[in-house]
Amino acid sequence: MSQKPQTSPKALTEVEDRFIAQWGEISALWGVNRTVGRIHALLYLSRQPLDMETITKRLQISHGNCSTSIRDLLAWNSIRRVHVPGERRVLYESEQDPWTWFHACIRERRRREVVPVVDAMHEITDHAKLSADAADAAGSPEAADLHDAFERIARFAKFMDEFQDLIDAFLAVGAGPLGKALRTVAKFVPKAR
Amino acid sequence: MSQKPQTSPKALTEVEDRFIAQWGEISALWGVNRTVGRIHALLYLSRQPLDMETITKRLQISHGNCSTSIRDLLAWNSIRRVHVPGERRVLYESEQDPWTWFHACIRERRRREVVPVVDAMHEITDHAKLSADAADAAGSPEAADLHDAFERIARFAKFMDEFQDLIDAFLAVGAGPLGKALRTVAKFVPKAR
DNA sequence: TTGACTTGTCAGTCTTTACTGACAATACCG
DNA sequence: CGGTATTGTCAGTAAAGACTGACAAGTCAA
Repeated sequence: MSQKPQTSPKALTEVEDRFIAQWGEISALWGVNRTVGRIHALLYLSRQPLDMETITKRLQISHGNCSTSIRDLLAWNSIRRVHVPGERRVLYESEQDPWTWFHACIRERRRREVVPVVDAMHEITDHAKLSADAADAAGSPEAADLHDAFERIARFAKFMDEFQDLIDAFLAVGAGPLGKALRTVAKFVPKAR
Repeated sequence: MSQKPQTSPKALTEVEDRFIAQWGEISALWGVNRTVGRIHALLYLSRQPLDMETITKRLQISHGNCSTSIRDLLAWNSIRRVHVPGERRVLYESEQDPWTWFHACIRERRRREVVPVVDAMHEITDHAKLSADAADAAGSPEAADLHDAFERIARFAKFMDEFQDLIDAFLAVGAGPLGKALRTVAKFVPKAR
């Protein structure tokens, strides 16, 4: 009387697919590879950690692609390795709280992208200042233009500094209770426009 | 006694180039075309509005590319058209306050990317709920899994709602005095880690 | 209007990025 | 250890995205 089990429950797969596809699009939009986002979505939805073979079959991707994408997700602290004793395969699971995940992403972006840019802007500002002063000393006709360029560059460097402060403040409140309280406050800020 | 004017002042060009290149990289990092960023940087640095020919020559790009990129910048409200009476050419100028520019960018991203995603997430959540309830009614074995998937999807949809609230709060304080005050506060928030 | 100049469009091409699959390296079992 | 299951790497290829340049469309002075 035993029946062949359904290989893929239709309704569940359909629901999951929609979410996975949507998350893939969001990721692509924000400069993250689409496949990376899809794997993350799959792991977020999964009740238990998954191994690579399951992921490649479910998302129809090569294992090479999967391996690389998982390395990315690990580097972004979006997923964790799970070792099961007596099991050769490595399993992966996702953080289950979206805000915790989001904070990890922001922290990583800060480290990789914001800090280097802030540093570069300071260097460029210093260089602009030196050039402008040198032109002054030499009585060069482009001295005025150089000072003007310095002003604008310095203004942008200041903006980047303040931007970093804003991110730092966001990371400081964290995904915990304080952060939660502030997000609740945000909901009641009167909207512009 | 008149001397041939220097076609390109060395020091000024060098200073500008560094800034333009850096801004191009930042843009690329955040999902904006590199050329679009470079044009924006050039206009930000310029003391007066520039026409397309000046831009194409300065940045060594085709006018087709320039035309398309300028359309993008206009759509992002990052630059403005300037019409000079008795002049056929159209000139372009950039907003000069970085925070005002940044707010405009965020407002545009919200409209284009955040709102559609929030809407999609609500749809997907509703669909997951319907599927789960239908499975219940039919006594389907996948009912439990469907309810679990619904939970996780709903959790992410809530996160997106709160994320949008956060952006709205940011836009509400604006680039004006209130925003400036809050950014000053941000500087003194004790850092995490 | 015409004609000269400027800007917009888009097919074709070039460049960059993503993906596959064969092979290498690693981990784990007995 | 040796054998095998699994994961990592990377050269080659496929797909996506950016850029050019020829042509079309628009604009303005006369």
